Amino acid sequence: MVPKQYRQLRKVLVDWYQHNQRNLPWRQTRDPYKIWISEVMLQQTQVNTVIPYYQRFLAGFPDIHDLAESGLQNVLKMWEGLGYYSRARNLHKTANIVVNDHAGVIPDSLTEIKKLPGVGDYIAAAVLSIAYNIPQPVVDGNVKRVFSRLFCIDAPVNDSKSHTVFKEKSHELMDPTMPAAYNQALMELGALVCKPQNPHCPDCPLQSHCLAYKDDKIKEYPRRIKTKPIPKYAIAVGVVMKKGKVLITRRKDEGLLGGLWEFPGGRISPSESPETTCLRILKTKVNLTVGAGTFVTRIKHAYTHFKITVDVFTCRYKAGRVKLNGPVDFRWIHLDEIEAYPLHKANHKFIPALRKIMKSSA
DNA sequence: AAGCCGGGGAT
DNA sequence: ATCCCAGGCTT
Repeated sequence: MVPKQYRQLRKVLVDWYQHNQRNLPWRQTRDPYKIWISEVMLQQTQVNTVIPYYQRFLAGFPDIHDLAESGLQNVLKMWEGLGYYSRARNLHKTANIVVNDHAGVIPDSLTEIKKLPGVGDYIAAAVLSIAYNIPQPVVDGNVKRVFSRLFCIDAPVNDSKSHTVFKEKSHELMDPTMPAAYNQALMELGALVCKPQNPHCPDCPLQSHCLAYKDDKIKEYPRRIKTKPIPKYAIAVGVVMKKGKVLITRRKDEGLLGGLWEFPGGRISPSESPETTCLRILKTKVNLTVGAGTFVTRIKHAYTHFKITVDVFTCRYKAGRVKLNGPVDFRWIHLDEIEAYPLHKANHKFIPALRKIMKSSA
């Protein structure tokens, strides 16, 4: 370790940031609440996707008390389409904890902030450094990639076993004098210059410090381990129609897409037709007997660990009272009312086709 | 340590 | 159509 070199590296990096940083909404504030919201949204999610969500979320919940007092369904509605919905559930839980146990102020100690649901190593360090200017190093995907190239680190960036390697390096390099600017500079460099593909090495302020660049090994870093191929499933969804209304159900709060609303559906078994699946699912999940389905559309959707194709059918209600087996709530609604409910992306993808069909058959 | 949890963008 | 990106929680 050569502290003097590190001091020079930090200075060059922060200088670069001050001249090249993007003008992003969450950089107009040091309010810990707003910084926290932005960092949770930015987790696994790209800047351009986050910007409109950030604006709407803060317009709807201007401070942490507004968020705490809101119902979870309103929070999910605001989060709709952003994915990883446990982030929204944890945001709501944490807001209540902060209001009840911390007088509405997000804690400025590492041990306290990390106790909050949804706050791990990264969010803790990001909020402490950016909002409170406390020297806690952040280690996100950008930082791992930058370090990987800067020091030719052979530990794969996408292997959980590697985390300690990057964590240690981040502590060594941390700038104790201007943590907020330094951390953001490091991540901004990863986003704008030291990009995953085609890094702009000629524009890099750290070029003279970069071991991978020096040895012409930029293409070899970061190292990563292979991920396994993901399975594909076929899903059938049934839109039950009864007196001009349709049936939607709510998923349980835990697990995939927890708390969100959807039209009932399920996996198509081998040797089963989509139409048959549709009837079976409606019988077992909501206890309804329906007429043969009319095909509406097929959409495709990709999750983290599998891909699906969804065949959508409209079915005329015949008999039965809704009894839930799986879902935790249901509503009979006019299709026009659907916007009031938080739906996941796969359902949103077929709603335009559904509207068209229902309008023409009405 | 491994698996679960969305969605969007680049190619 | 295929690959890439990626932090926190649970088990």
